Amino acid sequence: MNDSSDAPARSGRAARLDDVAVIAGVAKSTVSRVMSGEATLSVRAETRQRILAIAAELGYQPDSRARALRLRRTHTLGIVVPEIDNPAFGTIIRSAQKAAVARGYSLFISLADKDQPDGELYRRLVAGSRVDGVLVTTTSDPALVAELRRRAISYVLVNRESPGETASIIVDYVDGTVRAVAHLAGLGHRRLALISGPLGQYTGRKRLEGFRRGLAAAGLPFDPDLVAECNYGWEEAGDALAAMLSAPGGPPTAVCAANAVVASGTIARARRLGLAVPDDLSVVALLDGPLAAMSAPAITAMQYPFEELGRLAVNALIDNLEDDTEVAGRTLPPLGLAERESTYAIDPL
Amino acid sequence: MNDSSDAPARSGRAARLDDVAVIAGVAKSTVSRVMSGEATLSVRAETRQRILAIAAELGYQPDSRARALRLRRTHTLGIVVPEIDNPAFGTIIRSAQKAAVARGYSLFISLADKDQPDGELYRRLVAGSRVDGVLVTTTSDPALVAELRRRAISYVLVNRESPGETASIIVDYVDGTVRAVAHLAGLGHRRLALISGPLGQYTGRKRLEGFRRGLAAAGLPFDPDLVAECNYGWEEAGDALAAMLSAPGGPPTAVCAANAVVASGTIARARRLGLAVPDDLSVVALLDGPLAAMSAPAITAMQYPFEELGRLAVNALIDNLEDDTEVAGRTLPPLGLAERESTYAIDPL
DNA sequence: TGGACGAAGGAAATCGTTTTCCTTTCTGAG
DNA sequence: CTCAGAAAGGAAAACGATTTCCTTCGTCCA
Repeated sequence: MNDSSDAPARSGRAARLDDVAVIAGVAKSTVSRVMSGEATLSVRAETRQRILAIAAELGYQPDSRARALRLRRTHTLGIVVPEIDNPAFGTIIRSAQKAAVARGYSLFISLADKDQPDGELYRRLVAGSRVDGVLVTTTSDPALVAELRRRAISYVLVNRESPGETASIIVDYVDGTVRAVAHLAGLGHRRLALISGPLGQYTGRKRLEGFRRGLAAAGLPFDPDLVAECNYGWEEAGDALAAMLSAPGGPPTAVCAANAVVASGTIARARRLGLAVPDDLSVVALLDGPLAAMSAPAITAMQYPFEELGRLAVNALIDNLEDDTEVAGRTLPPLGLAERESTYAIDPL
Repeated sequence: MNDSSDAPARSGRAARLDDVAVIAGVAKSTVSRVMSGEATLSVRAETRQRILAIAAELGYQPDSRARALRLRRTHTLGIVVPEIDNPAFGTIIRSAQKAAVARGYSLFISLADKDQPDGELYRRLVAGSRVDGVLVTTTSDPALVAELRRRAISYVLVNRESPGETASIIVDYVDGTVRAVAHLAGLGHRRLALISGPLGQYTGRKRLEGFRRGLAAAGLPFDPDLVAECNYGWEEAGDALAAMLSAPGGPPTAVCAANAVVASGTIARARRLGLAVPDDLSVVALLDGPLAAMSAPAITAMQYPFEELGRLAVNALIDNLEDDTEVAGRTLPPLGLAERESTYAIDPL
């Protein structure tokens, strides 16, 4: 009659600790200890085997909800990313997830967009202790950081910086941009343009800084007319180029584009306007992506260690969670420039 | 001395139900009821206001772990996707997440890859009741489906079918392919090729079926030499094209490529081999993506309602969870062919 | 004056673990 | 033969919510 206790594996109900205990004829505390491989446990080998066998047979899996409640740990990390289509974020979340599961954690990915602003998503994530810690990739809003602090949620800023905040792991966009500019200058270009993302955002600011530093290093003047902002759109990038072609100081001979799609849009528009790439205009993407290699001409682009970034961030976060070690900031140097077909020496000797 | 009870909002500890109850001078059952807006509750308006005010002041958020344990519901749905870079999956998870949060759920996204095979990920997801239900997008492995059944986990197959399984919401790849073929045939093409993804996989099979049906509808013969398989690689697609150019029955004048990157690779190789696109070779992508519009020439491509797909799947899953309604299968027709620049009438009259 | 009923809220069980102490039972030394 | 101490395991209290019953008033009517 009481068929709920003798065949839980067959019924729909998942097996619980207690089911195993009853069948094995021991207390559930014993089962719990055996299952978790407690070191200081004294139990006869025979008993241990019996428990393990029964647990396996019933397909017992500890209930993560109960576990989370008791342990005050969900073993889940959260990350919120803007635009999943951006290959850099794809790489980051892939490596972050991998690093997390390697250490027994799960990664909860949330996508921000217009009607799901990032701040709200972070709040959803941490509200009710859904995650043990978060990777912050979308914002460096000091208010958010302060809130995480207050709620005692561990966090790491990934590719973002916040004033007075050291828990920041970033990729060196300024150095990468400096190097891209150096490449172009080395090819003999003297009038370089920058088509950047929004200059109000972190990455936009960093790229502008790198652009200016690169110019200075090459002894070239900075012309504000050759800096344009766009929102990473393909058409938009073309518009920006078109506008710069009639700059008072003359058109640029090379442009640094924020990323591969901006570079692609720039190239497409250049061609439509009768400019050959790379012969009349060189283009380098300040951030590589699959599109760069698939374009014609293939686009020279700067590469960054995003995979390492995700991995380091997760490991720093987990270290902080488990050993309470301070998460130390790091900045990773660019991987290098993938030279493809979109840049050309202006004055071949 | 007992400073843990008077200022939980200031201390690091998150406020609990009990904190609110003690301060408000009521039992926690009352607070719980007020917070959840229980309909059949009789409580004085003044008491209710007081409780609400205190909860707000303390920043009380019910602990989701305790809630999940008691309610036996996590209000979280799981989805595992292969290759995040595929824009179709990006659209699906974006709309799925949006639909989920609109109904008070969260979406747990997991990324499959070589060392994280999908089956294992699904198991991680459902093990320990981490999620209430799953969206299955990577596999139609009957064993997995059977396991979900056995564990009494709700699920919906998204863009996958499994024998004997009706809980499947899909996009009509065969009709879309038929229509792409009809477009090409209407342009006067007589020798059409198919560069598909792996034919052993669901989408590959569907596209081959559509290709054959489209050919038959146009009264054209099917030539096995003009069907190639690739693993969605750009270079690979070019290799497939190159091989088909020397087919015994003559080279194709048009090719249906699995998706935008395959189409792009096909076009790039065609050009390298001296063929103009679209003049000498027309190319249509059987699945649109951002790359299609950014290529030169822009690639004509078939579009599907992936956004709707994700939304419908999530809603069906939640309906099933909450009202125990059977999830009914659906197949969504393609949105249509975006005609761009890569297809050309072979015999302009 | 009694009692019936609704209003307002409280006590305690429960969800499935983990963990802190216990309680037995054995073994071996004196 | 006794007793200390180890070996083997058990009982019960958390963790923080929800929910099923209760209890206590106050009011109204007969």
